[in-house]
Amino acid sequence: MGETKTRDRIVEAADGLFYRQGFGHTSFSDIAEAVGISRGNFYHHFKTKDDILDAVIGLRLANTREMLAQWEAEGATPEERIRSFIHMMVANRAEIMRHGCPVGTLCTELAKLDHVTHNEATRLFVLFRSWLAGQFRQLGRDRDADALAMHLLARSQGVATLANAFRDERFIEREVMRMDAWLGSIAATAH
Amino acid sequence: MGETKTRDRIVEAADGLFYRQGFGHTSFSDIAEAVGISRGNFYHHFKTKDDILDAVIGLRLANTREMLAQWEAEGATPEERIRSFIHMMVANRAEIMRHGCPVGTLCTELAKLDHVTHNEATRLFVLFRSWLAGQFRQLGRDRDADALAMHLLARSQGVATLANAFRDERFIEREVMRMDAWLGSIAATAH
DNA sequence: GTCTATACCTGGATAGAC
DNA sequence: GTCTATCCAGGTATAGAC
Repeated sequence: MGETKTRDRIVEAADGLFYRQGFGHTSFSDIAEAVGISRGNFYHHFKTKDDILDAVIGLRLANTREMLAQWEAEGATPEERIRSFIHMMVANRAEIMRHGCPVGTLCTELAKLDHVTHNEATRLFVLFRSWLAGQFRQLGRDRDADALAMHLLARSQGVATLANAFRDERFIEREVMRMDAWLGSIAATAH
Repeated sequence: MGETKTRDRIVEAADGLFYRQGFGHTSFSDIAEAVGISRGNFYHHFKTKDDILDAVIGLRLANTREMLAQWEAEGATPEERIRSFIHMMVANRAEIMRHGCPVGTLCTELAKLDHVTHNEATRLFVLFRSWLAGQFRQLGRDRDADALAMHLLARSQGVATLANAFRDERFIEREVMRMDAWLGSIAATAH
């Protein structure tokens, strides 16, 4: 197997571990064990732990772009496309209850570490923010498209945080219904 | 100075450091340095790091109860009292932008560590949840008081998470206005 | 109650053989 | 490209003097 192959396996393993355990609490040993390689081999692919974090964020950015493109392709209307975002929380509810939102928890952790990569992680939020704002703009909300995007993003983050704390599935369902209703009212007043 | 005095100073210093740096990223050296004592002295007061975490959560629980009691005493109506909760985010916006919500970020971190104390930390949320539910009940929303409490709690958590990620003060203000309006509509339909 | 000294371990990182 | 062996820093925790 070529170099890229092992490198990718490291990044994917690190991605999952960073999500489930957090960045700071995941050691090289953890990743090495998950991939099935020795710790020493590691440094052939990455010079530092931060380099792995960079690669993980890069992977998540790419995956997110892909997901947004798919929503874009599948949804016939902006309302429908925004609904894809909202319903992602139902589809991922098991993981969210156990580990929170992958984007939110990473940003929160890196902010506390005063980590240089914090800005990189925030770009994940920016991706959703820009995409959502674009959809709201298509709904005719040019003036407050970005504010609406941030509002919906915040709602979803809050749901993830509390669902994680309380391990409450019905809470997620209730809040998603509330967001659906809210989106409906926004779309109804669209010009 | 007696034993209790130094102990209290340790807990208060740890409280601040856990908030600003996170629990996992705060070492005994950090706390010892902040308090101005030696690392060794530490173990006279606490056997393990987890014991300190317990004490910190205990302190936060006590402080939160006090704050809720004050809101209870100051607000003439349930609507006014709930508004105290909402406006807390404006009052603490500088800290929230830098370090997030002390309750939410701690719960998120402990959930990832699979920490036994996670349930203790969630009791902080329970405090707000129960109190808010009581206020909504007084507004005549007996049937969905708890759901409304969780909804508002989630909104505030989401705002804290995004404000922390984007360091955006105006976003906080906008969302607080939105919550104010939402509360107004709830109170207006009260029997 | 507080200190210094120290044991012990884990984690990140390097060197060099294969 | 992968391994083993190893270094070093920092973190938790203990022992024992004052």
